[in-house]
Amino acid sequence: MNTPISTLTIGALAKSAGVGVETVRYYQRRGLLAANGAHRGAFRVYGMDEVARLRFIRRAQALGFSLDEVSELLALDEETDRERARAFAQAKIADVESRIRQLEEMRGALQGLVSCCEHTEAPAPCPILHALANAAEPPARE
Amino acid sequence: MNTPISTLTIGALAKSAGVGVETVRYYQRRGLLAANGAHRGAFRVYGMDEVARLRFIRRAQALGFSLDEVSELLALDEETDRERARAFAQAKIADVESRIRQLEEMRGALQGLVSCCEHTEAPAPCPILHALANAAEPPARE
DNA sequence: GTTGACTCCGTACTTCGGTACAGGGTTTAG
DNA sequence: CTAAACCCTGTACCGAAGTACGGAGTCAAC
Repeated sequence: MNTPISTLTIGALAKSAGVGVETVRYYQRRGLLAANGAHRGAFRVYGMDEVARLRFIRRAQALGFSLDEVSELLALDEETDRERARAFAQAKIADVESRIRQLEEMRGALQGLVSCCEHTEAPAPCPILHALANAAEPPARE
Repeated sequence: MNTPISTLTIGALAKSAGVGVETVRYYQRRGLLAANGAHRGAFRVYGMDEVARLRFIRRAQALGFSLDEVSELLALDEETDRERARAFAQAKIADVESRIRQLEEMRGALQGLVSCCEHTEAPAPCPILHALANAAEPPARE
């Protein structure tokens, strides 16, 4: 009766968020999760607060935040940092949108090559390879 | 009169495609560019064919192809590999589109959080941080 | 004939987010 | 009591696409 309900070993914690044990340890090394806390015998045990924190990390990652950014998000206070959290999210939206635009440019260029290829008669050199080999401009540096 | 026009040193070759010398050497190590060829004295020199090849590499990269994929593209023949080149480009389009969709999902989720934040009255805990801390489901594994 | 810019070769380091051991110790179910 | 399953610490490695650096050689101009 002195095993308080819901204290987990590292393996159970990891499973609760769908990650591997090594990932949890990695987050501890990075300071995203506390490395020392309650122990039961020789093993570290984790409570529901740490389950929540780990899930927070994974959700923020799924939204496109890097682990460094997740650190910053974790340091924000729900009560007093609303402005900052919103600015953070808006900056990430801008970031995601610029990546989308870049990919859309690639898609457009690729589609142009493919449709050109489809409209060229058979006994001609491949327009795709030809375009790659002989485009107008050298791609800008960077 | 025996310095044939347009044979370049590695530095000039690199500049002609807007990359660094180390990058050219890296492509040589990867087998994208030939490591041995004409020399003038102790230094390797490069011709227009190699300028074209280097630019081909950069352009294919800009379209989203990895260097491994660029190797495969370089191995294709303009005359006989039209089908393969087109299939390659179409596969890359699918790939780019799936990345776009993933980013659009992120953007949608972020926008939802931000607009929720904008519609909440001031003296309340931050809905963004709150959502990260208390979402419905743990994100699926993988 | 010397200075400065360039080249050669080899190796090591970078970022990012983990993953994979190795070589122990501990716990717990049967 | 023993064996499986789990945990601990520490270190090394992965892929991708380069970047950095050391130490030496060489080339071109003045």
